[in-house]
Amino acid sequence: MLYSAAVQNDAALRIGELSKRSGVSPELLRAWERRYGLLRPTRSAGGLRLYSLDDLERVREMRRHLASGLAAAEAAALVSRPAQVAEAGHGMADAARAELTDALDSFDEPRAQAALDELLSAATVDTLLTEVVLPYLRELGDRWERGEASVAHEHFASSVLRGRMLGLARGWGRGLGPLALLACLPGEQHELGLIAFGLALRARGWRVAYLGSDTPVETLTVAADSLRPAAVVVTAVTAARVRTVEAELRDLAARHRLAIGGAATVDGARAAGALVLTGDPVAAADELTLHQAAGR
Amino acid sequence: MLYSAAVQNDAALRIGELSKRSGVSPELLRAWERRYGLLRPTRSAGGLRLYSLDDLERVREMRRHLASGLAAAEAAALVSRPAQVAEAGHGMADAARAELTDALDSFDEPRAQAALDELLSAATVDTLLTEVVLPYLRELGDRWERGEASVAHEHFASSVLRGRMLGLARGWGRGLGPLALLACLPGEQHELGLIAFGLALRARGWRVAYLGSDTPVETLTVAADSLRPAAVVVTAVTAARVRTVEAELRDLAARHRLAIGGAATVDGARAAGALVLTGDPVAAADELTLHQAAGR
Amino acid sequence: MLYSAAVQNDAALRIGELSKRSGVSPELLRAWERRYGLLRPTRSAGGLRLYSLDDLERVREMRRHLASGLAAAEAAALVSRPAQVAEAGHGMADAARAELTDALDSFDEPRAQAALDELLSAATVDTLLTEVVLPYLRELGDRWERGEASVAHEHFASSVLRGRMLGLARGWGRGLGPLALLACLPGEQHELGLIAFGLALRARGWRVAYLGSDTPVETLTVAADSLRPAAVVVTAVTAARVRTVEAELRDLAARHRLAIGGAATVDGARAAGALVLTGDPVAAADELTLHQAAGR
DNA sequence: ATAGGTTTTGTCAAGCTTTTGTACAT
DNA sequence: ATGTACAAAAGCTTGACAAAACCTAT
Repeated sequence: MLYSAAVQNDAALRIGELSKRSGVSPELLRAWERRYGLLRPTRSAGGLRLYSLDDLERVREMRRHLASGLAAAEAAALVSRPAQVAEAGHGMADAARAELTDALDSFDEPRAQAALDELLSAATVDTLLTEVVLPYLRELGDRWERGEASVAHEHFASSVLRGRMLGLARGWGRGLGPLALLACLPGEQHELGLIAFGLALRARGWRVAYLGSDTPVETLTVAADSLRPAAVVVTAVTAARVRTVEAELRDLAARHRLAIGGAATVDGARAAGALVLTGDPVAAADELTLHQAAGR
Repeated sequence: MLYSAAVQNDAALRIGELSKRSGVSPELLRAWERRYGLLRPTRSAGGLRLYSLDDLERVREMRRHLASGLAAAEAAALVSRPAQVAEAGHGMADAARAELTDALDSFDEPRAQAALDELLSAATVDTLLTEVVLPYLRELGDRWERGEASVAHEHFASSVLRGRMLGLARGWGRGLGPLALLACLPGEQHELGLIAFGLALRARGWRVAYLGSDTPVETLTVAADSLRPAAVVVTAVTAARVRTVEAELRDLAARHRLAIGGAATVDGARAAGALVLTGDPVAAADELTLHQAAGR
Repeated sequence: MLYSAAVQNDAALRIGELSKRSGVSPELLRAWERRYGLLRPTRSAGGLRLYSLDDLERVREMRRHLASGLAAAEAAALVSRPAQVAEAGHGMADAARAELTDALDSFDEPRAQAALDELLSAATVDTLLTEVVLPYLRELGDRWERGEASVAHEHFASSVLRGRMLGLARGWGRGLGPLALLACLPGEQHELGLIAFGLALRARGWRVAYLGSDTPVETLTVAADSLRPAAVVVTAVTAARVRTVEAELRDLAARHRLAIGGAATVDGARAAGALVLTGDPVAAADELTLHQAAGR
């Protein structure tokens, strides 16, 4: 009794026996091992394959999958599948970004929207921005520099993302939090980063008033004097844009708390009396929020 | 809106299927359309008529009237025309525009959004555009010329409206209708009219791909060659913008159906071999739709 | 759904097997993919198409549409594309509610989610709540009283909506606004209204800490002492629930600003020294926000 | 109702690659 | 036992075709 039980559990079948019991030829068993890693038999001293009863069960499962119409590679993949439950955590962002990239590359707006929908029902706006949208924009910029993406792609992607982000922005002027007045400096057309920044601020309890791209500083000043925001934030991609209006910005900074984001050089901004926000839009929003929480 | 936007919702029947289900021959269906405007099917990208289930119901009603002894013209006149869907009272538009103006003038985004929300729950997108948004924009322009509105107001209002309209634009690339590729010419920043135009096209069954402001003609050409739209529509506020790129536009017009909207002079556009769309965005959408239905 | 994710879970069929199971020839399957994007199979390392069981379902749906008389292009456009709520002509909110009702009644969670997705891109959270979710809940209650809706329907709808609303609630504890501490009184299980209230507060700039259903007052007090919220809000559907813990609530009200929502009688709440919030969750949020803005 | 042209859509073919069971030589 | 080879089966892409269904205009 003890004996037979031990044999049952540890049974070491040679390939001929496994073949007989499973009805699969030895050659094919070896091929499946080599090609798909379906089995991992131990070896006898002489090098013979020794299989367990588990292995027999795996072979039978393989046959069932084959009989149901799956091809060998897919059948084997299903057998060897350990317990691949939710990898939802990290792979999701990558998968989503890939899907978004693919959709936007083929000018497929509905698919891009669907990918964003899917994401939004499982993640915060912050996560959406840091994990998907901002990395996508960086990647798009890189590809554009390498000549792998056309200007048309960039325009199309910008439009879709801008529309979506402005959709998320709805109502960002409401509430009890401190007010941030946002604008791009004159000549500046890239507003996606600024909108992302606004969304990140909103997620941190701010109210947002948004003036958009290419805003004259005078315009900005008028709005600031009227709204009395807790912070005025402008972006500029190049330092030159900041220098051109440095004097005006200094005036503005004298009357309101001013911050500058984007790639503008630190020096130019400092000269204008502004707080410099470094890093991506979400990091910048954290920075400004800290500053606000501390400085009042 | 002239007829129900539910077309996009419903199964899209071709004329043969509608004929089978209604028992009316395709020829007669076309005749009723031509003579009495009984139906206004959307069109597929290739020009085929696409009917909704509402349309089927309308044809059946027509047959009942005929069976009861009415002449065709009278029967058709009795069939409930979708055009007659009652819009909310007329005073509502004025009141809404006043509310919107007031809210935007005081930089109050939430109130502006609320006004738009309210409108949208009682009116079609077309009505929103023709009765409220476009008049508001004209009025804002006038006030700006008279010095009664600041640039800040204009920027703020633009941002809010653009965000809202792009929200409504979501999914406008989806569906069965002909595809329109939209872009602003180089140097052109005012995209609100173009977005409104896109929304109006969408309500008429088109699919829309949108490239946004300040689009180089070369970019546009790349996108057009890739997407093969039924129409490429560009806008330019000044004739100068058109002249600058006239040669390139002529090239584009040789390969795709090109239309120009905005305030561009007729001459410049004609010289470029483009169809000229006059009037406001909604009228222009009607015009292009007619042209599309006829011109193939 | 992002296809790539689904493939991981499902058996991976090659085109021949999909063809056998669906009765559609491989050539046609490829043509449908190319022409209408009906399927989006992953690829094996060698380039073979790998389909999921979802894909099989889509092909079957396609065939059903074809059998019903639709042409291929239209059939494909309908597959897995739920009604486009946002395009409904008049009364967007009504159409959306109808779609939501229909989806939830047929236990079709994906369709319900899609309807909510669509809405959220064209309306604020406030509008979603006041125009769609809350009316839907009232309607469901009515139908339940009339015996037209089963307990199963109510459970299903509740869990879908709760999940979605909690999704929207993500991150609502972060930021700069005043903090509201939310809980249902002991014995109270209906938390949907309270979550809606929290969302409305969030849209008004509050931070929210949420304790959920059936919270002992003592627990609540401990949390309040630790968090020092600007307001503590509890809900109870019946006045009896309030009376039972009236003494404890009076203690709590002595140390924190306390508000009571739901159908609790005004008297009971007043006796407990609490602010009474009347009306639906959104109105209640307005009320509390006004109170907060005034009272500091 | 017909004529003359276009769009749609299922099917097929040519030329090449991948997959997979089996066979064979070492 | 191992490694290589091989051939049938199944797939892939591109391009094209023809019948059916639709279009406009007369």
